[in-house]
Amino acid sequence: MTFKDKVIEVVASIPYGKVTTYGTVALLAGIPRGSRMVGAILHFNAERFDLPWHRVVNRHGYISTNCAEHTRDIQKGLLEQEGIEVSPSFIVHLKKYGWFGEDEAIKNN
DNA sequence: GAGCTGACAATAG
DNA sequence: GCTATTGCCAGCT
Repeated sequence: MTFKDKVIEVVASIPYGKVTTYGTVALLAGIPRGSRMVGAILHFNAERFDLPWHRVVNRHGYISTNCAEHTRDIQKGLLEQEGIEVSPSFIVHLKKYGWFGEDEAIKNN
């Protein structure tokens, strides 16, 4: 079980209509400061494992994505389809939609 | 096989 | 409170 696999499980455990941060995913994956890799792992494994990468934003609730294949516009659209309100500035209200692993993600031991 | 890069976050000043 | 530096490790060259 590598950090990559944990990240995949955590991201896959994000409830519908909720969003989380890279720091939270990294923390649940066992690396409190491995937030950088979360994005990288998602970038390479999101489509491969069919992960809801769009539910992951930075700690400001802002869509950090700058990839040509995964633009903020795409993520914003996906979030809106989840029923999540996204500000015109691509900001998500973590106060309302923020998820910090209150459920299965803690089953990591 | 070794080094560099990378969807960020936390700590220190 | 804000700016600057360090840290994490998988994936790519």
